[in-house]
Parts: sequence; C-alpha cells; structure tokens
Amino acid sequence: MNVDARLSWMDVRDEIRARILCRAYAPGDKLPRDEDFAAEFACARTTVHRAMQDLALAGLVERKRKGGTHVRADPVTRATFDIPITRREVEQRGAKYNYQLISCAKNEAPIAIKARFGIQQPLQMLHVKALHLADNRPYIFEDRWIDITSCPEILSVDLTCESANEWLVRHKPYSRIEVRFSAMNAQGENAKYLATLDGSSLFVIERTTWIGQTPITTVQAVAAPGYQLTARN
Amino acid sequence: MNVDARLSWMDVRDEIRARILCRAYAPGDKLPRDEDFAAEFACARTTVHRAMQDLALAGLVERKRKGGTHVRADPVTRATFDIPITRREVEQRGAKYNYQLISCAKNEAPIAIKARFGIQQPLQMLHVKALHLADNRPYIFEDRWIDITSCPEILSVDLTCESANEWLVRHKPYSRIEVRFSAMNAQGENAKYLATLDGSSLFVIERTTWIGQTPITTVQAVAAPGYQLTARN
DNA sequence: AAAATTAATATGTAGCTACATAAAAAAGTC
DNA sequence: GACTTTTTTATGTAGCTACATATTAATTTT
Repeated sequence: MNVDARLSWMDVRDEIRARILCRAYAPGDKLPRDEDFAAEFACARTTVHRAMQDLALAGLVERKRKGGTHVRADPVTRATFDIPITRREVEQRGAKYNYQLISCAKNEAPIAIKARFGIQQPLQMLHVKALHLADNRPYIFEDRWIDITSCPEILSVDLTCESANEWLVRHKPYSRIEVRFSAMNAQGENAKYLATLDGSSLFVIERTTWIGQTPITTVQAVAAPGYQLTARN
Repeated sequence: MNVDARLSWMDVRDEIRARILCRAYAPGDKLPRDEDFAAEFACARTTVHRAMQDLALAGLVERKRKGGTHVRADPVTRATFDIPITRREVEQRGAKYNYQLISCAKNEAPIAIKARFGIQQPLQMLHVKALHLADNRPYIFEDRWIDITSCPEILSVDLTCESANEWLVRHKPYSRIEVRFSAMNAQGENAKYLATLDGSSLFVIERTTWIGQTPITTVQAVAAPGYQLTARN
C-alpha cells in the first residue's frame, strides 16, 4: 500500500538525465554535488551516487573526485554489441545451422597475425578456416589462428564436427578481447566460400582474445553480403 | 599502514572471474549464493553483489532472483564502441577537419526513413547531405533526416558552417538510440562524394535517435574505404 | 614570488540493516 | 493428477555510517 513509493536510483537517474536533456544543465556545466541532489530528492547519497555512476557509464556525465560532476561537453555515442557464437546467431534467426571445416594446419604465424597480439617472437599456431552456413547458404567465413602453446587441447578436438568458434567459447573464456569492425571487397577465398561475386561488399569482424597476457586466438570473420549488426538497446 | 587491506568488490570480481576462467565453475554451473561467497571472502554481501553485477554486465554470468547465479552457457562477446562526433574523430587522428554541406531540403520523409523510427504517418523532415573531410580527403559522407517538429531550431542553424552532426549532439541529446553497422558497395552519390571507385566496399553506420518516443534524427554515415572501428577496452 | 606543505572537499568504496521482489519449491485444494 | 495458493529463498534496492582517495584550494615556507 506504498502510495508514495520512495525514489529508486533509476528514478533519480532519469530525472537528472531529463534535466540534462532539456538543458537545465548544459554541456560542460557542473552539476550539484551528490549530497545536494540527495537533499533535493530526499534520498540517500548512495542512491544519487548509483544514478550518477550509471550516467557516467553511459557517457553523459564525467565525474572526478573533488572536481565534481560535469555534463560531458562532447557526448559520445556509446553502443554495446552482443556477438553470440555463430551457431546461436543463425539459430536465433530461425535458420538451420551448418558448419564446414575447410582447412586446418599447424603453422608459424605470419607477422600480421602476431601483430594483432602485439608480439614479435616466433609462434606456432593452428590455422583454421571454416564456413558457417544458415539454411545451407554461406553465412560467415572465418579465418582463425589459435595459439597451440596456451591452448594445446584444441589439437585433440575434432574440428570437422565442432567449430573452433564454439569450442573456444565454451572451453576457453578470455579475460581480454579486442574487436574491430570493417568492410572489405569479396575476393579470392572469401568470394569463393561465401559464394558471392568478386567485389561484393562484405562486413568483417576481427576478434583477438587473451587470457591475461597470453594469446588465445584471433579470428577474421567475414559475413555474407547483407549482414548487419545492431546494438542492443 | 593497512597491510592486510580488505577486499574491494573488484578483487572479489577478479577472483570469481578467475575461477570461471580456470573452469572451477564451468559454463552452465550454478555459483554459490552471494552470502556464501561473502562468508568465504570475509566481506559483506553488498561487496559480492557489486562484483556479481559487474560480471553479469560483462555477460559472463546470469543472475535471477531466487534462481541464483549461473555461469553463462554460451557466453556472448560483448563489445562497446564509442562513436564520437566526426570532427573530434578526425582531429584525434591528428588530421585537419573540414566539412562541406552538400544539400539541405525540407521533405516528406520516405517510408524507409519513417520505418527506422517505427512510424507510418506523414512526417516533414529536413533532409541534409554533408561530407566530412580529413586532411581535405573525404572521410565520411552522411545522409541525414531530422524531425522538424521535435527539432524546429535546426531550421535556423547555418548548416554550411556547422555540421548537423555536431549541432545535434551538442544541442539535442537523445534518450534512446539505435545503432547499426553494415557494409555496402560504393555507388552513385556515395562513390562520387567519397571520391572512390564504384564498387569499393564501404563501412556504414546507421544511427537513429529519439527523445522519449519522439523521433529526433536518423543518419546513414558512409565511411571512406579503409575505415575501421575498434571497441574500447 | 615560487615551491612545498597542509587543509578542505567531492566522489569512491565497504559494511551493516532492513525490506522488496521475483521465482522456485512446497503445500494445499478441487 | 492437475491446478491454485502459500511459503521459502536468493537477488535487488535503499538507507545509514565510516572511512579512503584524489584533487583542488589555502597556507606556509623558502
């Protein structure tokens, strides 16, 4: 029967955000102290703190000890993307998933690959190429390198059955990841396996993962024409 | 002189993450209750709670009231991108920024544009095309629609001097945004303004923003060949 | 006046309590 | 046995206190 429910930190956040949006506080302005907001909203400082933290995380304000909280002068657009394992992605689109191993060989990693990990010294890696299909049509072609030293178990995995993508995600969680998006023209292998014309524009996702400082894997996933990625929220 | 400093929630988070990484708790496993962790680490439940929240935010675990906390069975790769205003982006690359208005006209929005906002009814919008340059070379070509109803002030802005991108970001913060990435082949206008050959693969960022339910702007930003986007962290 | 030291201050974090809430498990009802 | 209701339980949130810490501002020292 709590008619005048007390404010949650989300309410406080929304109110402060609303004020920023309607320019009661303009970009660059200093906001009142947490305590003052707390007094105004008749809530605890912790509640304001949580609200502010969230706004800071969203990139709308900047906080500094003693310096106070400021509305960001040039707000950035911050978007978060979820990139599921490819099988799931296909299945969530309601399509039938298939997977095909193209090649798999132990090789000395080329310089360009080692550069992704930020290392120079020689490194034996497993080079895996594979194709993910949705409803029997090419969906994503992946060109992957896996560090054998940090991940020797991969050698005993039957990659004709299970994709390296899935195995790694399930068995080798990472602690650091670098993700890069770009676009490239289909050519050679990409065009061939994605069954598209040379020159088609393809979306590229490059991912490199580490556990601590140790390289795990780096993959260039090239999607079939028409692929797009949407931010959650 | 605090030798045995007490644990911070980040320490707790790191420890729990480490256990997940080394598979002490495997994907799908149920984790101990917050209270049990608190007892083990000799800290307060709030501290464990904060740690868990962070792991949940990172996509490593899933929490449900009463259901407890589980290690995610198929972890997702979660990447956050900061997309600054274009001028800043260019300047941060150490290049000279220039901007050029190509066209600007009041028009009834086409169906495809209204669809981005999820509306059907007629809508008068300002249609702006512009080119951003880095060191006098085409960098991003943007094709933008701005809702005149919710943003009439834009009509009195001199868009030959200030880009709509910048003006909007500074004067019309949004409360909801949808971001979409894709790739397309250069053709027609895109090829022309980006000074590239027809058929080049171009990276496309599509952004649509609202304040509450009200449309603000939608923009298709097409980057010159070679553009890539890297996740922060 | 410049440099170094000290004090003041706003945010950051940890611990505690109390209660809210969602969802699972148990108990009861037809 | 299938359905409904109640209880239990783990997480979610708010409030309070206390102290930590970074940074600015004020003060003292050279």
